[in-house]
Amino acid sequence: MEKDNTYFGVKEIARRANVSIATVDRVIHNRPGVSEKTKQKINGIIKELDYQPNILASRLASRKIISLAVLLPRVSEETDFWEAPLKGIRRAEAEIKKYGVQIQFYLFDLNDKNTFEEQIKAILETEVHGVLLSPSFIEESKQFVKTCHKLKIPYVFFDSNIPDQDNLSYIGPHLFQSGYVGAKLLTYRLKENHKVLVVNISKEIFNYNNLQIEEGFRAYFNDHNQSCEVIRVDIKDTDSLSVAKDLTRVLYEHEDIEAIFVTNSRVFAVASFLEKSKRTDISLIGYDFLKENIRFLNMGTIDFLICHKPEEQGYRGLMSLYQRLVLGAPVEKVHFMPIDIITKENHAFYQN
Amino acid sequence: MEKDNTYFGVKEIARRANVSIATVDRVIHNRPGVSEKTKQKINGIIKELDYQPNILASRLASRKIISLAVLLPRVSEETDFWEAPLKGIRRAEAEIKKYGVQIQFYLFDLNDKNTFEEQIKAILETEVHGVLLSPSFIEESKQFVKTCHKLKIPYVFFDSNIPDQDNLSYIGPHLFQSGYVGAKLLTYRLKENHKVLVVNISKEIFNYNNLQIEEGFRAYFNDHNQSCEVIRVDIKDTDSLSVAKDLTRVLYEHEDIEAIFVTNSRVFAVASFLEKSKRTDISLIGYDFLKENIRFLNMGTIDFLICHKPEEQGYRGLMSLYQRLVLGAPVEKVHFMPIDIITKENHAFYQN
DNA sequence: CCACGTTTCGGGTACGTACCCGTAAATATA
DNA sequence: TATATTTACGGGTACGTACCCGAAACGTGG
Repeated sequence: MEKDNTYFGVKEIARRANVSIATVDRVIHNRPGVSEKTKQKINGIIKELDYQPNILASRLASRKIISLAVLLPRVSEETDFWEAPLKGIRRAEAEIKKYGVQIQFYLFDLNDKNTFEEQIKAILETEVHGVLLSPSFIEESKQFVKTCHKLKIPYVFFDSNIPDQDNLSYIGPHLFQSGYVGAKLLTYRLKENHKVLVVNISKEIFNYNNLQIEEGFRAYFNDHNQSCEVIRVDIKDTDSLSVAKDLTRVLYEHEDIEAIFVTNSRVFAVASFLEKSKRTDISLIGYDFLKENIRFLNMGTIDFLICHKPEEQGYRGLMSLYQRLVLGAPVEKVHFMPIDIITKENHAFYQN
Repeated sequence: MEKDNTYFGVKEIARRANVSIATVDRVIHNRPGVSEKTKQKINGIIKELDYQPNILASRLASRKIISLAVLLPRVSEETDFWEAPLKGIRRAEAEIKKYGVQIQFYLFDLNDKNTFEEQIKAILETEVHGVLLSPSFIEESKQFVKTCHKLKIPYVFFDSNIPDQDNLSYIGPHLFQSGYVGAKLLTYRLKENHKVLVVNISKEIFNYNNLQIEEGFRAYFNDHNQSCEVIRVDIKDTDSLSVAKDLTRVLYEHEDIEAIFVTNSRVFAVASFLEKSKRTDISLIGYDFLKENIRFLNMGTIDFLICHKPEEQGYRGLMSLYQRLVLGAPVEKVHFMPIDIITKENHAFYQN
């Protein structure tokens, strides 16, 4: 069976315009050296034929490589969360490498703002065509993307967002709604009057992610005017000892707490505490598909995990740059990830 | 920036083997006309260099088109479930069309076995290189794939499986586990002693899917030795009147039923009944992201929907044939879909 | 009108692979 | 031994696009 030859390429365009292929090529790529008249003519024919370039041939013939920078937190001992986006990015890399795309990784330490700035400097010293970044440090990120914008380098945010930064796209969760889902799950089996605890474990005092989530969480109670009390506690030191200490105090002050909602992936620390202090009567919900979290999910200490497909975030983030830079295709400005609910029973089939 | 030329192609292989490109090509494609000795030599070099063919160039140069058949139920008035796989398949089609792949659709009526057999005959009359099918009618499907196997045409099952049929792959849910998850959700907020109802709405009396799901559902109660009673009812007529009639009877006989589990996407029929008869105290769980189901989810009549990414099933199903036939890459024998939990709060972000 | 620069364009080769066609050598047949 | 047939291989062109290089056409100032 033969390919259908209903396909019109540059050759056909050239024939119809009475010019050479080279001239058509110049028009397509907006290169100089074509009179206004013939340019008009050729563009007309292109539109008429709805010409779609053959990416295969295009990438094959092109000698250029496209160089992308990826800026994300290093996988730390504390949490293996960032393995997932990395994996997704590597998957995308493998897929598009043969199209002449090259990835450079720039890893920083979430506990050290300086490393973030260093990596930014390193990126700007090289010749990049696009950047994928997790804007963990807000002010520094803003500065950085402003520079990129001036240099006309497209950049994509993922995992968390900063609004109104002229980014090509944001790939990540709708944080508010995610907190909302958390509240629904938490209250699903509670009695009418209940007391719940929101735990925020994070070095950064002001954290856009956590705040957004908590807002959604509280909104649920408002919308369903449940007569309940939402306590909250900030734990700034992420080690398990500090967590245990702070929780002990809170649970002493409020002995009738029935459920705990942790606004990020550090729910395992809370689970560990509940386990040790034999408080398995308390419902527990938190975030992310970490090995430790799954362990406590299996044990029943954690009831639900919410997850936003971190691997796919990485994959899609890179792919959107590829789409823009290689295929020249338009890219969605915002791509919200699903708000996945993980239980003991379905985690085995979860696609992170 | 230039492409790195660390890439070894047929040219390099030919040079090292002291043969022409044509001969290397013959070896790669297992075409005759090469002595055993040179074949060995060339294969050695290929392995040594870990040669990866350039798909771009390969597809560009190839004149052949690859023709795939897709056999699935027609989208009916009763349920729009099959829109999703179709959409996924179309997405895959758009993606791989430019590589010279062509799709032919063969639609049958789920209520009419004859249409299934007709479509099978139609497929076998054409020249196909691969088949993607939902094996809704088990015996007929078995016959069909036996023929395909003889003709060395690879075939992929999706949505539901038939074990041990030499299929290239199965893409779909782990049904047992899916029922297990359903049970967990259903009992999550129930008291200790409870009575639940399993509803099986289906024209086919023997239905592999539903049975597998119910098995998983019951297994959960066994594993957690909950003191509960599981009633079950088969409803063979799928129209809403029959459903209402049968349910009325069952709920009259067992007036203390607290929760209902529907083993397929027809949960909206049950929801509609509960709504009309003002029995919104009963928890309800069912399957699939249908418009009707989402409506009742929003109203609160349905508590949870379980879903197995039908669109992605279609997409992946087609892509696995593409992987095998065009890229010559190995394909996973079984690819279980995630068991997604959908609520009123997260459905807006669900990716079907 | 000529010399020279600029604008505008076409020829042609390359990318890596597929595959047609032709041919020399090896083998079989008479 | 002469001829037919098969086997084993190489040359070369095509796929659709990118881009180098050179050349014709045009314009400008002297």
